[in-house]
Amino acid sequence: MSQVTFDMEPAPPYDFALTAGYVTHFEPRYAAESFEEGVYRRLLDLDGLLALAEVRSAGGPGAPRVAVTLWGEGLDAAAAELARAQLALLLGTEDDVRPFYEMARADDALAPLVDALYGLHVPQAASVYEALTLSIVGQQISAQVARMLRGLIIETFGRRAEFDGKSFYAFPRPDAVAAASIDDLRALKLSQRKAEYVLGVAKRVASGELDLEGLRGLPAAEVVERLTAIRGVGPWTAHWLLISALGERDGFPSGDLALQRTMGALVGGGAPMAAAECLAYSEQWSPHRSYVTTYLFASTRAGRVRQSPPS
DNA sequence: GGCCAGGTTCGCT
DNA sequence: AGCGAACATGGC
Repeated sequence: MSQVTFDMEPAPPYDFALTAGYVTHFEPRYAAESFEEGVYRRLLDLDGLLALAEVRSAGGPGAPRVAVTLWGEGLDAAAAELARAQLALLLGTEDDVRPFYEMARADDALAPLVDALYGLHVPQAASVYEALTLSIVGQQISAQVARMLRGLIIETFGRRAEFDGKSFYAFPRPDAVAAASIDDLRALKLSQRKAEYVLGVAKRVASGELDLEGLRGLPAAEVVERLTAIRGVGPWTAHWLLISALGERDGFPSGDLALQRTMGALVGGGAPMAAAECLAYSEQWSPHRSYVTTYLFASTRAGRVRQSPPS
């Protein structure tokens, strides 16, 4: 067992606990990662090499810094660089929130959110495939059910490693899922439809027919067009991927029920706001709508905005 | 027990 | 093109 340590310097302002908490949905464990007692942990797949990353806050408010410890067999400099790159995405360290704050300060609805969530960055998935699979699984169902399903998929198809007697799972590679059958996925409580979607994506990515990473850098409209051509991917999923995996700053999943409720609570007088109305209202937040979305979701995940139930 | 959840597709008009 | 049903499951 070898050990590698290094520091990362996130773009200020950066609140490590808030951002790591958002990643794990403010639960101690969520999907492939955990955030307990100030330590963010995730089993990374570094080109086939498994390494447990442990990340802690190590700086002050003015000069944010995080300390990373990597545990694994045969870790070398190249593996450490891969880990650094993955963690930069997962913890949003290179994300610059300042342009968003400049706009939000002057907005009556957003200013309180920024106060409450100051330093929250927009984290990115380690891969587009991971974000897509988790998004498909999470379609239409409650957050609770989504959490269970995501955990089952990761623990069934992800590679496992033990550290200190505890099990950690890497997010499954496409070929591991592609080797499964529809029935295998149905056994994980996915519906027939979702099993088909998840398996279809895994097979196409594993075969090289579908190049999800190649979407990086394309114009948002083209990304949406290519993603929605995939069976099982509609506008909500495409926009969510823009925000959560592709670094787009102006994504807005107006079809999201939770977003519609939060918008209603925030600027709509209480009742849920219709998708079209959400979209129209959001125009004034362009081109920072990925941040708005993240801050809205964070406020509800962390229970900071009171919502009225759907009427 | 019925209805709804961080949607999407499919089959009807 | 637009609308309703089906989908699996846990919680209220």
